[in-house]
Amino acid sequence: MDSTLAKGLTILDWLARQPQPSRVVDVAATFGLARSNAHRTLQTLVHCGWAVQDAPTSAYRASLKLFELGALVDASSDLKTRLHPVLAGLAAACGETIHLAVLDGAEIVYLDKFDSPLPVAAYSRIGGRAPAYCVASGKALLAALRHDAAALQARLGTLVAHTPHSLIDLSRLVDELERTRRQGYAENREEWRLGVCGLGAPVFNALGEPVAAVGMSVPSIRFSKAQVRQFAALLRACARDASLALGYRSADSDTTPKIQRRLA
Amino acid sequence: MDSTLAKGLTILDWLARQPQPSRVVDVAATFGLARSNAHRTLQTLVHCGWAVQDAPTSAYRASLKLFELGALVDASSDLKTRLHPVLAGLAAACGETIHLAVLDGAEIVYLDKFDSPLPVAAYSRIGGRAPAYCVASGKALLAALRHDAAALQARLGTLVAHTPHSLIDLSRLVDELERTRRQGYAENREEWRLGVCGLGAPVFNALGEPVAAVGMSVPSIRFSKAQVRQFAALLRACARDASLALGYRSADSDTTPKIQRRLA
DNA sequence: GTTGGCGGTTCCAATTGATGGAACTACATC
DNA sequence: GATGTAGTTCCATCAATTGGAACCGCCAAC
Repeated sequence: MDSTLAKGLTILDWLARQPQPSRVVDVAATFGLARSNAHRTLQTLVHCGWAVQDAPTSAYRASLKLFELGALVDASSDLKTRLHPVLAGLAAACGETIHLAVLDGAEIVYLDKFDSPLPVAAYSRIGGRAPAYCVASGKALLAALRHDAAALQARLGTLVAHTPHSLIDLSRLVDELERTRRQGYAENREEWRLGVCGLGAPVFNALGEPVAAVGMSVPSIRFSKAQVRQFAALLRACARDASLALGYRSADSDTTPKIQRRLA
Repeated sequence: MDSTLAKGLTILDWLARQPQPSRVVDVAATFGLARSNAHRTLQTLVHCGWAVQDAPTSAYRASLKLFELGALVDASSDLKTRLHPVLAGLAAACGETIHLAVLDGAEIVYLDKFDSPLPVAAYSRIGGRAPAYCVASGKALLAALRHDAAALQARLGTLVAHTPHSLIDLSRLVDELERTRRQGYAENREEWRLGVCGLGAPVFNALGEPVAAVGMSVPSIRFSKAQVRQFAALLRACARDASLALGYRSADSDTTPKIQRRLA
């Protein structure tokens, strides 16, 4: 491990998350570094274009380079632009908050979002993250991956409860994912944020790989049995359209990917 | 300068720009490093979550962390979402390619974009960059900053010609920016890409600071005097609406910011 | 006007930690 | 099975990071 590099990356990460420009002493205090060390690290970040320094206050903040590279890395930016109109349709049809998410390790990352005109307790952000096993889009993706218990354990590590409703027992999660596969969509009943429920369905590419999920965030007060049934139908239709937009071809309306059905 | 950090950041930057996952030898060859060095650096990036390694091929690529932080850093993400509908109106009205740009040092960064249904030689990308003095949105922002010649020189450094039409003489650029201020919008006549012209107008926040620019890219064949007049009117109206959306209040339709007019 | 404190920056000697060559392993090709 | 390519591990060398100390500029209090 290049510890100097690790230190610099950690500081850059922290810097990017600060709402205000940060000063040398802030960095030194936060990471227990000598002022000279913090100073040199920040100067290196500036010199390489990853941070900028306010001339008058000499405070530092992350530069737009992160934004630039982020847009590039977003190999899924293609995904995003292609699926944007499809999601817009769902957002208009159901009036709830809709988002597009991909899996990154044990977490999902929100790529795109349509805010509901109705007030939602939920609050997600493009680029934001959530534990995959606690949200519907994450569970939809995990289910589509068809991991066995060991692989699931390896991917997720220890399951921690974020609300009293979080699933923290691996075998119960495995059962839940099995049910998710059967019904074609995942549910989240206040497992991540109290008062916020959700539905999620996987989107497959032309190779039949699950590459993203469409998610819907719904306040628990609007999450009745009848509503869920109606929303789930809309959501599955949207996910199917999204898969079609990516070149996925299916003979029927089943959301199980072609190659996996072939193998089954 | 922490050279280890600089090396790691350079590799990360390069990695993010590779369309394909990269291997240890690629990195070693590109940067003239020992394989063991490249390997350790990549491992550090992975360990800190900035890169991911494909298990089967053991190739590396940048992770979504860049996307996540990029979305955060995008202090202008707020800008983007608030101005998106305003720009959409302009895009619909004129049918040309529209974008939203901010200044980052000597360059502009594209935050948002609406592609024209008509074919354009121009090709820009969200997150992409261009020299500020070569494009209309950049010149609109530079003009709004009201730099004197020395400050302009300091910001831009040496002016290089990207086409035969690029402005590479500082005093001519100063004159051009003065004219831009007077007419309320900037023009680009194939100064960045041959065959591509453009118009740009600044957007001001509630404090009267120029925070972004609305740009329009137009193939030179559609850039007649009459068209420019018409487009410029639409563009200025859009920029004015955008400034209003950010809380900027002006008594008239002048695009000069309030506090600057007070000082004048 | 002077003093004291804070914080950014510079400098440098001590030593930690990066470096790259060599060896080992894995895998594919001939 | 031999050969070549590439990923990974190991380790002695020494270049580079480290942090204390000093310097400087700024601001507030006295």
